[in-house]
Amino acid sequence: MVTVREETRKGPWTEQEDLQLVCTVRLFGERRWDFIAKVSGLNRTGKSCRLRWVNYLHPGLKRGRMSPHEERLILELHARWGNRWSRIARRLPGRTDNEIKNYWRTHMRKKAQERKGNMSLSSSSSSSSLTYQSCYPDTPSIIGTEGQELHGGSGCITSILKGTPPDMDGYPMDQIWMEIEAPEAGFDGGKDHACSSLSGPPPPCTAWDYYCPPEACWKMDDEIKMAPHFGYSEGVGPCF
DNA sequence: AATCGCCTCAACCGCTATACC
DNA sequence: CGGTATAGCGGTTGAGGCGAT
Repeated sequence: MVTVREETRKGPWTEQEDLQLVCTVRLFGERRWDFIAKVSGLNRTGKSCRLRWVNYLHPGLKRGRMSPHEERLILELHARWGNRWSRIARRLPGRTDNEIKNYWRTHMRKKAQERKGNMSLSSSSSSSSLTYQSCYPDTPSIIGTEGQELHGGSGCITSILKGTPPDMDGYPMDQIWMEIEAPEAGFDGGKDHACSSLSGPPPPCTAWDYYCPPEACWKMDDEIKMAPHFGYSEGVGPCF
């Protein structure tokens, strides 16, 4: 009878939602998104939470225009791997697959098409890679070196953020998991408790200002070994 | 000043891969 | 080994912003 069963929220995220999500992720780490969605008090799906985190709230995200270097890198990597956006993204610290995907769609494809139009002759095989490669004939073989080169690219928010590095991998949260497994055990509403401090005085800036993301986060790669550190270990952060 | 069209980007959807039981 | 749950990926869509007319 009571079946309150609120509908899952969709659409743009509010700042408050961001904060709730950030706090919850800080607590539990970047996994069990369904669970995070539940305990955060957000009426979102785990999938949605993950996406929001990965594409917008994740520490270390660069924002703003792609540098020429990144642009070339995208071209190069796309030529090599095709639409493997996530894979390409791993080569571009601070950039998300979604961002790269969008960027490609808007900028590069257009360029490629323009180029294609110009040189409508020749190249009957219309593999996209062929086309955009020709946009940057001078593209050096950068694959393999970008790991270092892109590090600390200008504009990385890491330069202005301070805080506790999030955990990406070995995350000793078992205990907390056990504690939290009892849903109503106090966290219901990360919004009301865990993040209570946020509802009072104005937050520092945006949700991600709570983070100090090591750029190492973005070195997770098939080939590049991830730095074997960063965990929540000490100090969970300003939310608590 | 108002309208239109284009561009950008955040977010959703569906599918696949992987992990876990 | 099979089934289920969870995470991740790539494609697509739609709202909002911005410049051109």
